[in-house]
Amino acid sequence: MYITIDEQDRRPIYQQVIDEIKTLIAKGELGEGMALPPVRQLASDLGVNLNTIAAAYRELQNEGLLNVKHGAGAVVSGGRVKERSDTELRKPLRSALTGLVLAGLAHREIMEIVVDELQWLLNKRK
Amino acid sequence: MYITIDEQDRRPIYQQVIDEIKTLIAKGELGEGMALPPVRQLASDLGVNLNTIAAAYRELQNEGLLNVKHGAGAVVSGGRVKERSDTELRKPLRSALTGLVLAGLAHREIMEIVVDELQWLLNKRK
Amino acid sequence: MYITIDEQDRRPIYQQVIDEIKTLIAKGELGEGMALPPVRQLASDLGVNLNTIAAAYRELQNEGLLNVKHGAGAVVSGGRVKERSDTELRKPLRSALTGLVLAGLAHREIMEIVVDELQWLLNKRK
Amino acid sequence: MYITIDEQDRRPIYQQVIDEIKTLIAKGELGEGMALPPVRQLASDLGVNLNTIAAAYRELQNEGLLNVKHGAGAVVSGGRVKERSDTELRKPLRSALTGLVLAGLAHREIMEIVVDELQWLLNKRK
DNA sequence: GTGGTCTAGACCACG
DNA sequence: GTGGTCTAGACCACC
Repeated sequence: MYITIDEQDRRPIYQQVIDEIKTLIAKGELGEGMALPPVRQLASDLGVNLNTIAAAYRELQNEGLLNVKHGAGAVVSGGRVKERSDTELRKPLRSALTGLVLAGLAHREIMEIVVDELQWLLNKRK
Repeated sequence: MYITIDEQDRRPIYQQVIDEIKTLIAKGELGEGMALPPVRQLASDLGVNLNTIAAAYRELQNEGLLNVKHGAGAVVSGGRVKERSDTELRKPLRSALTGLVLAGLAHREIMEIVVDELQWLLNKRK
Repeated sequence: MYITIDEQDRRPIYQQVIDEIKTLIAKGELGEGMALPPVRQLASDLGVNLNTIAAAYRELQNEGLLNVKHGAGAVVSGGRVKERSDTELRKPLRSALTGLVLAGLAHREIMEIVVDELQWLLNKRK
Repeated sequence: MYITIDEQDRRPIYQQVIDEIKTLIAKGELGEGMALPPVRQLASDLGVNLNTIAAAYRELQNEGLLNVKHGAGAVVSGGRVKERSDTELRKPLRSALTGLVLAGLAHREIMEIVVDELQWLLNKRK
């Protein structure tokens, strides 16, 4: 499992870890039932505090993506993901698109980027 | 100018205000040279502290979207927006798309939502 | 007398006006006894509030650079300039030089800029 | 780390702190990777409010000089500093030199002061 | 009347 | 223990 942390990124580290793992799951690189690295190992690999990784795993469990068992490590859950409202799903998308518009990109360019990212996310799935 | 704050949203209030104003600018509802409401007025409208709004305006000024003059209010800037790297622009988009994928939406459904949001952002723009 | 205001400049307008007039005096383009434009005229030329220019003239008078008389306009003073401590004079210089160092300029490049600016200020003097 | 605040200085406190820290970085006394004092400690040392120092750190982070991590303190960044235009760099220098000229200093005296300050800034740098 | 700065103090998020 | 956010309220600087 390959995860990186960006020092320049303004988001907290644990959030970066969450997003990276989510992306891996979405891509299918982390499939149902697969085990994640132990908290201590991932923490030392990334050079961050142990609690930081633990917090990330905890949040992912809350969202229904992971199954964390005492002493048994964390595995990717196959169950239902926590439901999100339409608004909750659209808000970050709208923010991202707003950023692209304000950067001066044309409609066509934006669509190309979206298609590109979506391909990248989905082409290995299933 | 119509802005709302979502108590449930985990992002800080000033960040929500920033994003809402950015969207208004992207949509063209806030055009170049238009004045924003005074800090104190927007603060009281939203029921938050004046400093919270001031922080939002300051950040928008830093990004080059607003021109805030000391005793003369804030107006939408026509100048250049702070450059962002390709990565900085794509990261939030990837996050948003990941959320949609994990929610179980199919490729076509996701594209429909994206097109929908993009239309909404761009259809009032000259 | 040619003065410009920079909308992007973070400094308040009246401060920009003060600095521009000071530079004109330092260069000798505004010599002792010469009259400055009336407050109203300069204000309308620059498209700013009348009080803004009045505040600038007032400050310049406080520093001993101008002689403002009711109804008689403002003329460049020949008297002694308000004394400034060594620290007061060096502090802005140190700040400016710090900016150049942090921008990554080498010692030689910085000296070239200083000499350049100083030439520009002094070559018309006396 | 030694910082002082000048009550007489008309600049806001947080700006003074910013400039002092910038000078320390330029001098190399605060080298890449070194930790700054916690917000609360520096605030109490200087006898000012915690928010005032936080504002200074935030601005230094925006300029790319600091790397402030939420629960992990602030360290001097090794990354790229925010680019400034030639004009932005020269304007404060011109202001400072104008002040020296108006104080009645001769060309040679001014150059001596500049060389003196520049030496002081650079002699500890690698 | 506008925004800017600062304080005191509280509570939260992060590592 | 670290920084982040927010509030209430005061006073100042600017236009």
